[in-house]
Amino acid sequence: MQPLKTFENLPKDKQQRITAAALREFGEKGYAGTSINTLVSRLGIAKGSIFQYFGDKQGLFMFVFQAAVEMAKDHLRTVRSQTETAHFFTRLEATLQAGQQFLGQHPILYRLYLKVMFEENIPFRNELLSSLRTASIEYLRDLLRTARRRGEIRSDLDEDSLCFVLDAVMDRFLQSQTVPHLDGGLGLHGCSSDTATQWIANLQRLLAEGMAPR
Amino acid sequence: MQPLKTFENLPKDKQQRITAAALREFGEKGYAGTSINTLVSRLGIAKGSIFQYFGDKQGLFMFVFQAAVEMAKDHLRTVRSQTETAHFFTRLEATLQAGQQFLGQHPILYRLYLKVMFEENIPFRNELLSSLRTASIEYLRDLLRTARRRGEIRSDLDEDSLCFVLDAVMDRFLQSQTVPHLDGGLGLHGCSSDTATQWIANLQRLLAEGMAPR
Amino acid sequence: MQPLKTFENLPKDKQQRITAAALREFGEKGYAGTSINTLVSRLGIAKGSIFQYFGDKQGLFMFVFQAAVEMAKDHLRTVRSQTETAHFFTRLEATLQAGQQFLGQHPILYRLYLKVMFEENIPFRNELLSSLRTASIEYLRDLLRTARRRGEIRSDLDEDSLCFVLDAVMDRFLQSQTVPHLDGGLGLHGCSSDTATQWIANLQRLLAEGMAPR
Amino acid sequence: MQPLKTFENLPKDKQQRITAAALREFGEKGYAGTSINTLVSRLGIAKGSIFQYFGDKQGLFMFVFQAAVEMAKDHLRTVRSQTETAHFFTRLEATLQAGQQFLGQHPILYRLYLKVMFEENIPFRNELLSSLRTASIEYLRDLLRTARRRGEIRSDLDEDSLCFVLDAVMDRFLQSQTVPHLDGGLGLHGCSSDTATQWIANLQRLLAEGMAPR
DNA sequence: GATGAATGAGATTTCATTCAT
DNA sequence: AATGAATGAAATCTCATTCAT
Repeated sequence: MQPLKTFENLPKDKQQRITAAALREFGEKGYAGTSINTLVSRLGIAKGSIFQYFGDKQGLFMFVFQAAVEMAKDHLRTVRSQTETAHFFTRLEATLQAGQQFLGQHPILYRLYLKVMFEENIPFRNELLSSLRTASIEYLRDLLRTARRRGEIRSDLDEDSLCFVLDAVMDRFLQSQTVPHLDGGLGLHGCSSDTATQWIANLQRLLAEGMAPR
Repeated sequence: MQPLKTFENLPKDKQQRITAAALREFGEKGYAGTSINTLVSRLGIAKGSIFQYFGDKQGLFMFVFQAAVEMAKDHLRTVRSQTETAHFFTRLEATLQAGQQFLGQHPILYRLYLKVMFEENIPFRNELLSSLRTASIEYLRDLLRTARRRGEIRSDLDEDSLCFVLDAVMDRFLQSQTVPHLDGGLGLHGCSSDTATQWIANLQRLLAEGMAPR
Repeated sequence: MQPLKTFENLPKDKQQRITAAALREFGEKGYAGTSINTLVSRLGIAKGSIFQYFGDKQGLFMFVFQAAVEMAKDHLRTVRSQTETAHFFTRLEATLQAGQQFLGQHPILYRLYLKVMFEENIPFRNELLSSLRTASIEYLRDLLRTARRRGEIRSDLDEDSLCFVLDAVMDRFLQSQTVPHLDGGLGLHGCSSDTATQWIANLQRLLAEGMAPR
Repeated sequence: MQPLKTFENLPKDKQQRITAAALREFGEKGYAGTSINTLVSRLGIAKGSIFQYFGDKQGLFMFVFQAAVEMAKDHLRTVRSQTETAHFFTRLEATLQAGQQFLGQHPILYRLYLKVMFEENIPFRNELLSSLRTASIEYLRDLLRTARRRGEIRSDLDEDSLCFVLDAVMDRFLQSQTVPHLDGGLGLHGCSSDTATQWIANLQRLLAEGMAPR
């Protein structure tokens, strides 16, 4: 997971060029589909250098994934602290908005996450996923507990179930931005910011009020 | 999408051995990760035979995927007709129960579906996914419309949004059975039938009544 | 070189369909490039049958080539006997005309000959070529001797050289009909009958009178 | 048509070993008949290296052929400039002599040319042939025009026909050195330098004076 | 006699990794 | 530290040939 010292001694901009290019390759092609040959020829650096920096393909991947996870965690931390005093449903909305904006800026990150999620034979796959999903679930659980404490949501529903449904809907909404076919043909894939805002409002109301007639 | 006549002329049990083995390989390793070499040596047949049956790797994959889709469609058809007169929330419950049971019997099918969903460079990927997701969405939409007509659910909520949330929650529930880490650490991955039933009831109540205090 | 009895027992039209298809394949793709798989699927007969008829690929090829040689020899015999009393240069002209017409009717035959000529690793290649080229050279040599006896051509030129030049020019003229790039960009490849006739007259005059000023 | 930089960076003698071996293989076996497996095991280098040098089989072939064409063009250029002031028939003679000598030194080159000429499915075949045959025809046409201007040959014969006959006879003479059976059984295949000189004189006299009695 | 499924050697090509310079 | 040529295992695919039915 740690690059060798040789990588850290590189000038910062070269480090970033390499990280960014590797992130793009892994995010687009997956772990097995990524070719070090292609990567280095795009970067215009020597093949041997990659191995000097990261030991092997696996080392490169772990470094890149960890870097991506850190970016996502930073993002969540920011959202949480910025909405700390708001009402639960407002926070949900803000979270989705921020997620959508984040993916717009770093579309590759979510693809990389999906690749890891659904590709076996990735070294330390379970460990990598745990480190990311734990952060996501803990974020939601914190939101829910706070909301319960404040009486913003019902207290007679199982917390685990609430967490599960929230995670499912939010994750799927974000997937819809990134993966075709997952929006159920509703035009969410790559949709405009306005359309997304409209949908977020719909989802929030539905989660709040339920489907049964009152 | 059609196997060559060669394959259809084989004895039925040999056809099934081959289909099952290929399904397992593709489901576990994905399209790119599956090696025909490995497959044939597991099957104990000659390398050339697979190519005589299906033309190329892509032909084999298409055949296997289409076969899987047909099984899933059959499953949905059965559930729909068996629950036609029941109340909407009962039908939802039955659908999830049946889905969970189906995946228990064919654990590889869902993995294959997820592989196709999140792997690029699969031949005719979009066509394959469309044919499956269309069936799934149409099933849900039919359930929703019938329920609305019968007054079993609110009519003041956007139908598209309802459909989206249902699809997200149900799909994620099924993914939890198959993919580790997607259950939010709740123990849904490979859980017992009883646990699943309990969870289905939780989800249903949450969808029906919403999260806000009444 | 002989097909097995099983082939000879076939109905004549089936024999001809097979011979014609094999001739086309070998003529277009050469020996190595011809695939028995492709051949039988075009013919719509069982793969095993070819091997029952001819033993192996080599046997099929030998049979097809010999059949082609016989057609060419028949052709030459006819031309010779039909022009027996004519003047040498008239016979030359008639030979070229007849050759051009023959290739127009059986364009594959010449391609097959060229394939054999320039492809190594053809079984019994030398023997096959000898049997054909001997016929061609003997035909020309007979024409030359007769012409000399009748005083129609100079007797102070080496007969071998005459034969060589005649063979070269006539063969190249026929090649020009069949192979692009060999007409020196003069438009002889697949040219009309009239154009060919005009060229034949030019060639004959040049061969008769030479290039030096008189 | 260009080898990758990888190849150009090799030591010159290694480059030449590879080029020579590939030239021999393609010249003997043709494009389809040449196996990279065989080639590399003869060269004693790794299979992957060839693909690192030339990208694919086609790239290797194009490089080898272009190299051969350049050698032939150099040869023609030299002959033309060395005989510029000589009489037409002397130049013809010199051309044939030089051609025969050139083939003696590089017997594979002509085989490669014939392979390309008579084998379909060679990548960029037409382009390769054009580049070579254009050079050859233009050389002859230049000889003819110069000779006409100087009054060394008749001016009442069609220039195209002259060119065609010259090309045919010269090409066939060179083929005779290389391909058995094309010398009409006259012993030109691999003949001694003296025999060739004798034949060249015969051909020249025949072309000059024609076959008809004077 | 006809059929066509089975076979496996061998073809081209890719790619992570090593190592001498 | 950087380079990039060398490597060879493994991938997909083709095809002549055999043989049980």
